[in-house]
Amino acid sequence: MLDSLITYINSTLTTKLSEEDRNLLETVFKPKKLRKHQYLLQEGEVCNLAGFIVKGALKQYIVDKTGKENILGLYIENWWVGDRESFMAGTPSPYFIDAFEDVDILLVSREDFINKLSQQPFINEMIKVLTEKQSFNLLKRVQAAQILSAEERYEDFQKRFPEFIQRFPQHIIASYLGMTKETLSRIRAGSGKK
Amino acid sequence: MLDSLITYINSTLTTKLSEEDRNLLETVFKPKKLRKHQYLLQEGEVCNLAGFIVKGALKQYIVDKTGKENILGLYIENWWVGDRESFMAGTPSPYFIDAFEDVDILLVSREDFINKLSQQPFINEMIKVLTEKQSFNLLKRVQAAQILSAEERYEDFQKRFPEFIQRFPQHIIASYLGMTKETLSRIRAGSGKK
DNA sequence: GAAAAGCGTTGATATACATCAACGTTTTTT
DNA sequence: AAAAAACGTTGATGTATATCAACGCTTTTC
Repeated sequence: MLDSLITYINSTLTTKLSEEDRNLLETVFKPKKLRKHQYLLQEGEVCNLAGFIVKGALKQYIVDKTGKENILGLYIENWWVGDRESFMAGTPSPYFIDAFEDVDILLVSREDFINKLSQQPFINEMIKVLTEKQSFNLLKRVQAAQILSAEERYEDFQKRFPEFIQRFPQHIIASYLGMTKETLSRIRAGSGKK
Repeated sequence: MLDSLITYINSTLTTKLSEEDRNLLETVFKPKKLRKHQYLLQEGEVCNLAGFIVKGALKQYIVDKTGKENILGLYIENWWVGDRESFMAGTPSPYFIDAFEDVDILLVSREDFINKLSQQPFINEMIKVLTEKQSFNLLKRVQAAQILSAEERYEDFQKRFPEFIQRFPQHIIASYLGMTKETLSRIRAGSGKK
């Protein structure tokens, strides 16, 4: 299981991980399985774990007053998952995160992260790359929400994340894109004509 | 002028800047003045400069097919400004950035950044703090766009960035919040009643 | 293998917000 | 000091998308 994490981290680095680095990772990351529908994090909890997904898919969402799930993040193999802000600051999270399929995941606790990883240069390099990428993606989403129509947002999403289209059901993608499932259904029906 | 940058960087660090660090900053950051309406970056250009705002305000926006400006970022004293993605990757930027008021700014070129700053631990620590904060804010904006009404977005903005309300005219804030100036005007007229 | 849950579709109706247009006030430019 | 530009407001109208409801198909659950 650790292999895919090692491969991932190496892909973000200019110098490959050493033997010691890999051993450190082994002591710190605990493999876990989540069953479909199982929570990784619930609203109000502090996020004490960060996870690297080896297999499976998760969704992150917020529940509004009316009880509706609003999907804010979708995660699959080779992505990190967790509420970074809550994890870093120790504040309660407003999000739910749950397994959308059965999941194999490697988890680090906050303690281990702070005591054993946060001083490692290789981890900081990885985090830097990761956070930057995440920032760019978020800015694109803000932009998309502001200037694109529902249809354009879907087309953009299709282009940028084709594997997600097959992986997640339509109503989940619709919510992620900030529209209803009915609207997405009509968009797909209509733009099939092209 | 450099003082405010030094104060800012110190505020992000666990250890204060050394004499040498400060000297390095002095050699690398060039003070500049921008007049109101002057561009810092135009669509299609590569962003070769990153700036720390000492005084004044700038806006970042994208122009859509109809020629409308869509505000994506507002920046004032003690903020960094530039297109990070373009600056880092050397790719053309889709954004305009211009001075909204006369501006005093400290600029670093990409070359100097890479050659002289990017190896400095203090810079990387600062960038880490900065990028993280930015990520959290962007996620909140995505969230706001997805689950809040126009009125709620404005109230949230008022709470989180009160100084921006006085600083920028209403139609700019409206655009930043993803609504028209007319809608914001009506919200303000209506919710004055509370 | 029956029941239930999850998923996608389609139609009718509702609504938040955009668009268009006109006007008055204030600020900036020359 | 006059002219122009920027800004905010208000009203009338338009529209993209949400909401509500019903239905059929597939998958999961017990």
